[in-house]
Amino acid sequence: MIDINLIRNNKELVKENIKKKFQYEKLQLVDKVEELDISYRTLKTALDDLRSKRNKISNEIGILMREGKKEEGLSKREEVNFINQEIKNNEDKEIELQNQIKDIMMLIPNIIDDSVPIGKDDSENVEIEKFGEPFVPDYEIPYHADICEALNGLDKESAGRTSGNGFYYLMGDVARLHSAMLSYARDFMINKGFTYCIPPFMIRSDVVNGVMSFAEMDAMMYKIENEDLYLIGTSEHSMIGRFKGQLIKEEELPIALTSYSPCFRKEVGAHGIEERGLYRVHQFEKQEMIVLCKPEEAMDWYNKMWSYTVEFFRSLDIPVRTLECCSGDLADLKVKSCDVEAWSPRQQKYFEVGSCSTLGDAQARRLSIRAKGEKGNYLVSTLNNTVLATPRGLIAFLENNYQKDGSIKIPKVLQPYMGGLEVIKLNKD
RNA sequence: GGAGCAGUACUCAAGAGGCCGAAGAGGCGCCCCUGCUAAGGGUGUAGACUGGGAAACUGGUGCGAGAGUUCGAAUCUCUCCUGCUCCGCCA
Repeated sequence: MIDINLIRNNKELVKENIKKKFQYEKLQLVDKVEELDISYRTLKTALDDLRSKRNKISNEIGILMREGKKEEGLSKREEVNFINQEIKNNEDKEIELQNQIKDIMMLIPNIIDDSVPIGKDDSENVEIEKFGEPFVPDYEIPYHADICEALNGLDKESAGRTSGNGFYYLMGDVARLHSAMLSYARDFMINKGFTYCIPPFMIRSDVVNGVMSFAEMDAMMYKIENEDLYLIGTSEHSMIGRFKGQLIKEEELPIALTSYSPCFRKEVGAHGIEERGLYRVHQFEKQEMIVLCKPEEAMDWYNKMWSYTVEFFRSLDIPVRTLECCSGDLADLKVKSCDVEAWSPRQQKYFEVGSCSTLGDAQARRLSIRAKGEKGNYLVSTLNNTVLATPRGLIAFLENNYQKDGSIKIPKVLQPYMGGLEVIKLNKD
């Protein structure tokens, strides 16, 4: 959500930005919202005048009453009643205009950073940098679900019976590996100076509405029956929601938090749920990082944040690359975003394991998250990034640490979290 | 889940239908006094969101949220949320 002043003062910039995102159908919204804004302000001024008059006369009535001039006071009531009627007749219009403006403003995309490559859709995203050699061993890497099953580490069949498609039981060393990776990710971020946080896994509808549109909510969020509660799709929801409507002391910035949570997603439509694997599931777990900072520090943080994820995966011997979202693929709230993708030696391509975004002040404007500065209050910048989402991270790990004999090598950094285990061996009966 | 109490600006806090955008204090600015240490006194200032205006300034909204009563609500009524205390239940 951009500042409406930008439309008042620099409409062309807003339109140019929309063109860069190939959302030509939204160009007319800019003119429309400009018109609505003028109508709204005109009406507001008129209504405010009436309100002012009402307040003044009501006050006079008060004085008259106190002085005991009852008659005079009573006669003034009529006048106020008339004004009140007038206000009432237009109040709905005022609210409606306000809502219309807000609805349109929600649709107008955030101004993207100059550095964002121009492109229509995800096919035009740009690889920025590779980290580590995308290695293809001279032996076959099995499908990740097969690797897990060979290690007696996965039971999707039972999960299907208890919970349906898109759920899973992780078992034994594979389950332990999953937890170990998350614990390691947590400590990794703590060592980077982030504060560890376990947020609520359910949030109220007003918080949900603050962080996503109704359509998005419907496609993603599980609702608890008979409660005003939703299961979070990512801890970003509860982490950013935490600051909704808050005025933060400037000296508390930057706020850098790393949160753990399970994540629940309906995954309606889109790509659907995979039959066999763990790539797209209804339930996963994630170590996340979020930052709230001064606007001028946002780009520094952005670069730091994605590089932490790269460093994390590299420490587990997983080759990764960063892929920058082009203008057309960038969500409307975002200023700049990149995916961190892990190498799949089986498919011999990279696949998404995380996503780093700076939203500028758009999210803060929507949720009213401000800082109290010396020169006045301002909206903070918000950023978020995945440290590790797993089982997806687990897939990357298994494929890249798979050895010819079917065993899984555990890198040094992870061994303490695996009780010193150096390799997960195939247990053949 | 039940009972009682509460929610006022960055913080604490007064206010109990009109004179309340809301005393007072902390805070912040300036000045003074004092020297044995995070002290005292004076004085000024601000306070959230938003409309108009080049500005000076001037309107509106806003006292947990929403609705209502009233000419007029921080103040009265209803619903909800949150916190505290007690009871119940339970990892």
